[in-house]
Amino acid sequence: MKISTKGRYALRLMLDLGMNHTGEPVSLKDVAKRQEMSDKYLEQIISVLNKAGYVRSIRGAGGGYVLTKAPSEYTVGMILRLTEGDLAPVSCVGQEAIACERKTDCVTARVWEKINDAVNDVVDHITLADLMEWQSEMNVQRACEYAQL
Amino acid sequence: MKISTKGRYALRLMLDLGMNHTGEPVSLKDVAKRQEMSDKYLEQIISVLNKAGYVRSIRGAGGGYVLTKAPSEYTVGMILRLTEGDLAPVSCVGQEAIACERKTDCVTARVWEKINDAVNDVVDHITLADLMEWQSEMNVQRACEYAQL
DNA sequence: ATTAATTCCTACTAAAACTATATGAAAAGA
DNA sequence: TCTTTTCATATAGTTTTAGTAGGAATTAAT
Repeated sequence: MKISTKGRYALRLMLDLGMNHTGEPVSLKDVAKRQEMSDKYLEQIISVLNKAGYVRSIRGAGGGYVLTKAPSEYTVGMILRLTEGDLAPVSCVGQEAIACERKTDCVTARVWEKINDAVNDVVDHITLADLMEWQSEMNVQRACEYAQL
Repeated sequence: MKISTKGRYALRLMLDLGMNHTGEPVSLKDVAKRQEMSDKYLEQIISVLNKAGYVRSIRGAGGGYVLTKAPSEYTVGMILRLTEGDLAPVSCVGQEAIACERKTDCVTARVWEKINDAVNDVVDHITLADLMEWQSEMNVQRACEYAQL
């Protein structure tokens, strides 16, 4: 019942792009350094986000990536579903559901449906803008703590 | 983000024990046949439930298993957490949380916390008695459909 | 007593998923 | 031309999943 590094890194990657947006493209190398993640692995992950149009890439020296939309237009659910696939707890429910012949008689399926709905409800109501705001608040708080030393 | 067969089978196993409760112990062979699951694999799964005191075993010919409590006293969460482990979407949140040095600054952790809460809220408010009731209703419905042929 | 049916216990294994590394081509700025 | 970056694909080590296998211990029935 775990979300893999792919989805977790994708979220932190998008958050990093949002927080470090200056007009200039942000290189994966910098993201990897800040976030302590493998840059080569990040390449694979952002490739998916790029193909989906969530980011725009600028090649060559001084290149990198930028978000294509306003942070408020990305939900956490969009990002996770793209990188993780369906967030359903079993393969017979959700958007990418695989048919199961037992399905019509299976009462445990109702449990999985409810879990699926609950998870999606959470991730579809948090946007990248929310994460950025939380991050900013936290940065301010950290700065205050530091100043009071 | 999937629940494994271990947790899914455990739930169907407990449901089967509940539905086929007659006073006589229910053998795993019968459960396996009804539920179309490997009986050898079921042995491993019920071993966990047995050690936790969720079922009582009767050894020898004519033996099997019986539930130790009323179905309403088992939540789906109890059964899943026992067999799956913590249902948290990442290892740094939940009851079995592993420490993460980044945790205090990590805003994505808030997302994982919310998912964790949402999932637990669902599974902790569904009991085995609920599943049994749903199953009974469904059985009646199936019988009606059959009779109308 | 013997046999058959059951739980109990441990070890093993094939396949899949996860978590990256590695290599190098293509593009673009300096 | 050289360096920095993205882009594409192949490879690989580790862990997890989903069982299988074999046999010991217990009990009921014959």
